Amino acid sequence: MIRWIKPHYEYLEFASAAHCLRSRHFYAPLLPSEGEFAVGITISKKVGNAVKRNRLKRRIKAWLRGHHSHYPLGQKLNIIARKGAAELSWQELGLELQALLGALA
RNA sequence: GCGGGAAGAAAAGACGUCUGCUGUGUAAACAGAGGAAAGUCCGGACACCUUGGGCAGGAUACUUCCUAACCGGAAGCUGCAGCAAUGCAGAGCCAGCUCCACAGAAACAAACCGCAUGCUUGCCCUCAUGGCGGCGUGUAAGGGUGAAAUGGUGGUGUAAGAGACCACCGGUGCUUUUGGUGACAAAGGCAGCUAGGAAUGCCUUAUCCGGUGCAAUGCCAAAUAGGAAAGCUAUGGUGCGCCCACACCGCUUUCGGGUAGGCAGCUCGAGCCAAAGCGUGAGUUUUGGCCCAGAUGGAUAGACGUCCGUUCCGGAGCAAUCCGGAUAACAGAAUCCGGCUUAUUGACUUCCCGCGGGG
RNA sequence: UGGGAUGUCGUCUAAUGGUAGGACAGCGGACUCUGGAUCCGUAUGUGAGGGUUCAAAUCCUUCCAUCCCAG
Repeated sequence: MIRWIKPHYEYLEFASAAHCLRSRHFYAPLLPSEGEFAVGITISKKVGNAVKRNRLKRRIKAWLRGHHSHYPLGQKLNIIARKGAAELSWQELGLELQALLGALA
């Protein structure tokens, strides 16, 4: 199962992350974490207004729910959206996330 | 037909498969974003803080209503714009102060050039009642600046002039009658000729306003070091901006340490729907029915389909109809209400005005 | 969510309602063998709309953008 990262101090740990996954519209700092696959989502105001940010977050959550079994435990990452990510369609989003997380598999 | 103006409504629905979320409930099940949820521009409810008084400060501004209240709304009044429908604006510069750059004589107090006149022991000419100059007086017609110059036209009058006087017009103040709850309107009477602009300048008048905001506030649990340094300390500090009275005795800043949870507030409310009554209207009264998000790194969804219905576009057809496509924009509750403002798709509906044409 | 502040040349700043000024940077020229320094000249601005006023960067109002504070 995926554990969604919620508290603020846990997000601050990503500032010291050594590895970082990158793609065109996303980047994701990576930390080791025992026995779990934890994901946080960060979308700044530069990406779009509240409706666009909310929909992007729900789509990322839905995609991960369908694909998280492909990735091993022991990871903790924070998916950060960049400008233009809100304009992606569902298919484009899926392809890009697959490329982003391909290094984990 | 063209052009213009005003008002209104709506913000699609059902079903299926897979994967998921929140609340209520033992469970089955049921419910689950907007007209603007937005901007945070006003007004409240609610909660806490506050010893009393005064000052300061803030807001509003034609009238009458509506409303819990309002920088809100309704109906009117006046002025301005428009051929009209209609739209926009609204206390007071005769309480006082201030400002009006440049230009101009002068920006509200007067007189630079003028115009007229008196005196002259100055000068010229001297026949002089003349001319030039000087010192006064009267005047505001004329000048020419400026965004703005102190009623307009015509006459009487005068040394020259002037509302000094007269007629008409315009405007001001006071007042009478009538109509209206009122702003005001209509018709008179009297007075006196001037009153410039700016209160979204200070201000005046009237009315209203204590402060902080659900991260308010209360409770439970957990944790811990009431620690250290600096500054001010009774002529001090705290008690909301200031002052006085009064009360209390520490106060402020920085560093360091701990917590990173839960419950209540928290969704039944100036609530929504319908009918009837009252009112021109905003609204309001009565009766009946209904319960309609409550998250807390923040749910209310993601993907793929089907159906009918609506509307639009394109094509075919005499027509019924059929085929294909589209169904979007602005935008996401965070204590809750009432407004205002702003954003917005594709089509609508109703009414009004002007012009032109036809019957 | 609540509270608050600020918008002036490319940058940093001035300006009682009355011609938007200065510095640095830029461009052109002079000086130099060349560059720098220096001198001369030049272009460039009041966040947007509406209102008050003869006149608005300034006053009023509605938006827009940016920033700060509160767990």
